[in-house]
Amino acid sequence: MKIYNSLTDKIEEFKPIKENEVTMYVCGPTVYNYVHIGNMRPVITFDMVYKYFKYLGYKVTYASNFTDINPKIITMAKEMGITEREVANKFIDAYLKDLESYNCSKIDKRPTVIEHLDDIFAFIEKLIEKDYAYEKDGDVYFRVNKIKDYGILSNQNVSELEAGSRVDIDDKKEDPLDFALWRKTTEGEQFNSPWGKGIPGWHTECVVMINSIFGNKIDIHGGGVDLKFPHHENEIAQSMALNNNHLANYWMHNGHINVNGEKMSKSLGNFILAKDFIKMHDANIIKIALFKTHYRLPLNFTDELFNEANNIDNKIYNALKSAKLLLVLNNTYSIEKNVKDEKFEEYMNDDFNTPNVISYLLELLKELNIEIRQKGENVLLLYNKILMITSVLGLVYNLPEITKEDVENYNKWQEYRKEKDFENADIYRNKLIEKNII
RNA sequence: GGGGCUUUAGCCAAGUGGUAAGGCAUGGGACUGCAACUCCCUGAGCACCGGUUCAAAUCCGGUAGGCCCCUCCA
Repeated sequence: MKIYNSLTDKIEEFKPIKENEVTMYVCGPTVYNYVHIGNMRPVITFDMVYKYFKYLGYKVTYASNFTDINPKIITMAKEMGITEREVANKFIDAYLKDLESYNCSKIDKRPTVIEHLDDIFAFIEKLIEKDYAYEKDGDVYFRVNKIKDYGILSNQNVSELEAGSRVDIDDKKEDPLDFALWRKTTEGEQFNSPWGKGIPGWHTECVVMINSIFGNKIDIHGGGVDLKFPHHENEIAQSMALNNNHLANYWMHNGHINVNGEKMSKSLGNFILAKDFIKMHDANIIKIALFKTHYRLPLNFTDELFNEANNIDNKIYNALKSAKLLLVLNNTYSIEKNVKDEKFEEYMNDDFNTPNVISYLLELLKELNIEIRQKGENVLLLYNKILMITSVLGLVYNLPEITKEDVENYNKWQEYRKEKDFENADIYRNKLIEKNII
């Protein structure tokens, strides 16, 4: 199993901290609004990663947070005239609903900031104790210049960062690169801390949750490329300060979704909400469209892309449907779990090369379709292989149940066809079409 | 100003040293009672320039274009 590690910019052999176990964490949404389809790329990508590790037999623990305390939530609460908690809960619910409709809802832990406040206090106090952080006027900042390899993830060098910085100089900070661990607030929701009332800084939330849930180091930390700097860099800095490690052994970053060659984002206003997009395209089709491109590369959304994905999805469905019918007719239908496929693993082990997996899937489909025509012996095996691969990719195919009556209808259709009594043949064919059997 | 990614047929997209997977689209066939489904055939020499090599899309140098990060952002 090889993974591209953003920390080292190299493809590396995956070695878990504990044998046969994988711990992974992916940055979740700030729940101040509905998520857009760009936010779904890491969700879909890491859902596939999660499922593949499980397929390989690992015991996987996957956590993804909700940033439910944040200035944006405070602003939104004001705008909507409700409390911050109401805003957060509303959009947590909406997000969970989105995950459900994209068939990505099953992970192990979804921590919130609010339930980790005490951990955050303890964490920040330790940083202050060790002189990695300082309190100033009710704010607490992290001393970036104490971290010798700061910039390791994003390949930024500290002097260039300062030179090119567009950040307003904040005279509370000792250094413009220092970032807030705790921020005093005067408006909206506030929490009592050892340094007075305020809210925690974004960069400290994730690292604290990881430490609380998993201990001081995990196998895989994921998120979108845009989080590399400063968010992930700052998580690493804090972990270096307290635990002298880079928080995760493997950092994985997915590329962006573009529209007309431009990044889809809330600030550009060219986004499509996840909940709206799912009304236009089935979850399978969206996933196939994403998996046709490697997860690290940017992906341009076009009608043609979805047209192709739609074709592939139909192809898979049709082949599985025909195969199932044939198997039931032959009384050889059975679902086999734990099917393995070498080719599939070869591609997936190459840093989750899903474009090749999709190509391979199409090859298998062709094989299956030919086998079906020839009523060959490999139908069952191919059927189960395809079912296995699609399920690791998170694709869901609800195939029709085939009853005894359906089998009888099928046989009658065939008999009438043989006798060239097409009127009666069509009656039975229509029955089968109605039930989506053929 | 700094950092990263990227450029392969009309389009999408694999391939990282040995002579270009796959898909969509196009066109032509086959199967079928008609249809659906399905199958077969059909195309590029890899942005450009130079170098290394017996051999480069693949390595090195340069030029040009695109995207992203350095500010909340998946």
